[in-house]
Amino acid sequence: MEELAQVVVDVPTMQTNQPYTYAIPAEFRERLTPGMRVVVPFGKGSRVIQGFVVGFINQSDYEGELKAITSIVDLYPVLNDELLDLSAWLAQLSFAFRISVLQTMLPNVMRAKYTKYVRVIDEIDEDVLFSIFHGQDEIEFDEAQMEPATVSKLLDLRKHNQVEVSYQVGNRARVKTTLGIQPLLEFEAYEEERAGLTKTAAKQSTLISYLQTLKPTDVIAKKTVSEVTGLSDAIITTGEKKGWLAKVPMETYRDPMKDYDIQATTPLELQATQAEALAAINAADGTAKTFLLEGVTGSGKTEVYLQAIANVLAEGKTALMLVPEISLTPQMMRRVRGRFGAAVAVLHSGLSDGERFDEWRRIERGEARVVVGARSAVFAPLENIGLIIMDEEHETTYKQDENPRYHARDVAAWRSAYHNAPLVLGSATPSLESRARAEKGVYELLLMPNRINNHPMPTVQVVDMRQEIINGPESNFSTDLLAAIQDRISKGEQSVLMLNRRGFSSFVMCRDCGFVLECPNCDIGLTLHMDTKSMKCHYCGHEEAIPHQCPNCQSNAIRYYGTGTQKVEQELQELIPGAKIVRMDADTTRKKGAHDKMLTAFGNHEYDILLGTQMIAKGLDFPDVTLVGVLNADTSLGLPDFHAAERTFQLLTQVSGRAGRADKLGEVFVQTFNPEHYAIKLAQMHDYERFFRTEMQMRHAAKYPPYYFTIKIQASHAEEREAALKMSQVGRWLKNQLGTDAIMLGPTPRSIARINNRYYYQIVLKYRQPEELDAALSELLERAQSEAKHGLQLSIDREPLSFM
DNA sequence: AGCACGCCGACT
DNA sequence: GTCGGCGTGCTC
Repeated sequence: MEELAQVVVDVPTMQTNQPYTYAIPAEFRERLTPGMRVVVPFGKGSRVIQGFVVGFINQSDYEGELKAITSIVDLYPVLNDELLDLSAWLAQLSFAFRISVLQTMLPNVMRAKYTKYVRVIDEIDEDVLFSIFHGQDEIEFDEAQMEPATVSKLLDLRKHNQVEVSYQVGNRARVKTTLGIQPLLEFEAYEEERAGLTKTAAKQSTLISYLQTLKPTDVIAKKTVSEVTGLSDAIITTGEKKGWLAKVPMETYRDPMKDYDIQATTPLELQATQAEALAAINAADGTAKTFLLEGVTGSGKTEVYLQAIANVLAEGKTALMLVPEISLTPQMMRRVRGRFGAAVAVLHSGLSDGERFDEWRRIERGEARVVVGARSAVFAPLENIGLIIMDEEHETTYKQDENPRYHARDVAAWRSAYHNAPLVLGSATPSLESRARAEKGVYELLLMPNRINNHPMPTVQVVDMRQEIINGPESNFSTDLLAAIQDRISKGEQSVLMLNRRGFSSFVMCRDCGFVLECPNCDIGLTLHMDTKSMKCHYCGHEEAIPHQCPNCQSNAIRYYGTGTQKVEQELQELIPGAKIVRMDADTTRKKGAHDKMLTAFGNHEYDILLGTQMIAKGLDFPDVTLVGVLNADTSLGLPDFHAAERTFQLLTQVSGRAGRADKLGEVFVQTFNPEHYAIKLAQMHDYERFFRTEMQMRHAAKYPPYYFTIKIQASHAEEREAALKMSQVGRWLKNQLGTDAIMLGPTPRSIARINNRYYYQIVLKYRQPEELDAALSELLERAQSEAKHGLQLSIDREPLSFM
């Protein structure tokens, strides 16, 4: 009886979304284990592709002849049993292909790169040999790069068996090496060498002494040797020539924090509520219990996390700490690194592919035992996890909005159950789902209602912008806010101003005829970008010149409308001429490190005012900021989405937390056209509990989560008719599958119906029995497969965060 | 995804 | 008659 490998192949389609059985050549049998990547022949031409071994079986019921694995890519499995199991579960949960999930779990560089080659195997025309092959017998076959005529000539040659096409699976993962040196002689042998030196050869003697301190197996980086001994490269090279040492390549890690100045930190003393929370978490050690740590901004959640991590590390376990991308600031990383040193690995989007790969390897080898990272870090290959923390658990960035559409919270819960490790969800403004679960006793609620040292919460003023408009000229700044900013400048204190830009942008509109400049591909207004002096589409990247004349009525009264950070900065500069303003938005922070630089400069009082978008709302901590202004609280309130109130409340609460964290009292101004809205009023009163109850009633009445599950089904096609037609078919079919308590909304065209010349239609389902629906939805995806050939794309999004 | 098989229109 | 269009189905 022969063992066979089950391989998930790198072909992301519905029909290939299953393991294929391959024979294992005898020479691989000892080495191959599940979780390794392999190269296998697949399909008619037996082109080679990458696959993941997910298991072994003894017998296959496949009728045809089994092919054999071509080669093994990895020396050690890149995915352990846990992650393999997780991938199967997650693929099903998120309606994604298993291969997509497996790829998502690994650093980018481990994704296979395929190259196609054509090789001459018969006599061919000399002209062709020169013009296409440049005299070589094999060239890369890149159809996208080649002339169409060349491609068809090559296909023709292949048909006549004059050339053959082959495929190669490339591995982009590169291990970085530096030069190291290794001693080659024994202590006595070195003494003899020393005796043979002339009296003037002091440096060589130093080198010998150094080499004598090493063990024969030691490999020391050449750089280190130079630093320790003060010897130059020339001497080391002499040592090599004389046979004292060997230069060997040493594997090194690209350290994303190498430029950081890390100061060791020690545990801080805890307040009573912090100590209670920590005790509860520590007591849950070894059980898959979920906590909701609801602590106001400034209550010291991070310190609780760090001490809880220290506790599991002391038991020889590992810890995973998830934070939103935006909180992965250098300050935060310094704090964690300062506490746990080299045991910490960080994973975030700012890393280069190489750095990410190296951090991943440090985790995989067990060298890093604490992982801090954004969403995808939830797949970190840690063994023996003792604790999982998810900070700011309500953050929307934990949900991936492309395939596989998973929520990191679900993955964290799965891993918590697998490892019998507690999961701590932390937030000042928990998501309704989580808070509701705590209410039902599914999660244990830990409350930290007080700020450290009982700093009072800042006072929040709600400014009614409707009155402002009546009383004066249109402006982004109310009289009160402006006065407050000026007051701070005169006192040498700092202000943070936030422009809420969710679903909002500045666009060009004709004052005479109302014409709005739109993207030719996407049906949405183009956004004005002053830095490039152009109009850009936020969806497809289309760019064109700023119009000076209305294309519709030729009027010159075409100008921009709405508010961008640049425009606000300009206005503020005019209103307060001497103010030093630093603007932080997606444009100014695009460059690597720009973010950190600006914040550091602001922290050093180089500026009076920090003006920015949502990104400034999270986790920044400046002691001299005593004023926070939210310029337009409404833009997130007006979204056509049931999350609107929740998002607004979260944002206002979070940004309020930026004011007055030290001994100085903070003040917050919220400008709004909806001063009576409960999300704004309750944020003003720092009353999460009442917001939770109010919002729960709204959700209950409207049959939305957490009372109902939601699913968004989206279809897109280049032809609007096709997309609409298909979706109504889907709608009719689904109706028959749904139980009586399920509600179907749509199909409707998406609010931005056309993106990149594709038309989008969607159906939203609200339902209570997930089991029944899941089967129907899986079937739907399978049925949609045949339509995919006709240009129809269908996607299913469980618990979508946007319904737009 | 990529390849082969297969069944209908315009040509060496 | 056949060469080749791309619609359909399969890949261990």
